Amino acid sequence: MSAVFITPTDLLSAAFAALADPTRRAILARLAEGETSVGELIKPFPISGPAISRHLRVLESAQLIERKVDAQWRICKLNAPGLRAANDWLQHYREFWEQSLDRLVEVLETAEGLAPKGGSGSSMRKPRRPVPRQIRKPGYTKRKPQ
Amino acid sequence: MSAVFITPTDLLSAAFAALADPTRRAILARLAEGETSVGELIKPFPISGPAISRHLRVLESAQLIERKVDAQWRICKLNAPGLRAANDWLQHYREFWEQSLDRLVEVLETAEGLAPKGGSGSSMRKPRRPVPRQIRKPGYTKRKPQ
DNA sequence: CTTTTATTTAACAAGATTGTTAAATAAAGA
DNA sequence: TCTTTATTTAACAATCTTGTTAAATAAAAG
Repeated sequence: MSAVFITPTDLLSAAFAALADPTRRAILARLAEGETSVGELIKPFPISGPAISRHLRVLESAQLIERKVDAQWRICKLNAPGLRAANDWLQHYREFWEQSLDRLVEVLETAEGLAPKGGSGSSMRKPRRPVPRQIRKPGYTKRKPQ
Repeated sequence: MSAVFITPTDLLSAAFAALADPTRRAILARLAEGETSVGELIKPFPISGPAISRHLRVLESAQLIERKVDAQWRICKLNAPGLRAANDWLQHYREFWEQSLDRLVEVLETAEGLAPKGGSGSSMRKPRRPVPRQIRKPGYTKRKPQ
């Protein structure tokens, strides 16, 4: 069986997705203080063991943490690649939020492509089959006039 | 009715979640070249208008873009706060992925808390009610020996 | 006023995410 | 060997995400 390789773009998606959860961010903050066991990591949280176990798996797939075995303990520690991928992507925009748009266009020309219609799109979600529609009952208004 | 304020932590979660989608990252890359209409933004993508419309709403809630009205066009432009929030959070870990753990612990003491069991937990997902379980049919093995 | 152009909302549906409890696995200890 | 400790996997279920099509809204153009 061949190893599963995550493309840079997918790593990026996985990293950002992993970072989108406050519990996982808190786990990373804890791990930044030093490696520790799952049992130690779970202590601050009001969730079950299996829930933490899955959070750790998400962090591991995003290459944000690594795990090693020590007797019956699984020791978790930070692993840079995921964090680094996320940060590197954001760095392209740094000049923007720092109010200077000077070199940004130039920088972007070397950044992630625009995922064109015919592109390889390896990281794009695959299309979905169409479904038949029901008519909507008329007489609703949500959109407010300009 | 009071305005809806997004807490810093929720903005962070929203920003990372928004960035986790490659289509949305591509939209941001396009917008970094300059503000433009929805119709222009959709061109590179093989998805429907409503789909883009929702991506834009996600980006807007995460404060990654702003929208203004120009006749029948909605013009989108980058908006720093979301990107900045995401980047600022990651910066706390910068020293880690740069191989030096020196000041990291110190930095973390002022960073996002560990979401303790009794904490306010405003950004934590609310607990779920327990459900009755079915017995599992015995005789499976997935976990490999150490 | 009717038609065209631009974009959003409504109504689904498929799939992903995340949490729970019960049970299984693995190693250590009595 | 039997029991305890640590952690994961299996089996659900609720909710979130994202995409589709049909229809509605808004402004401009004929």
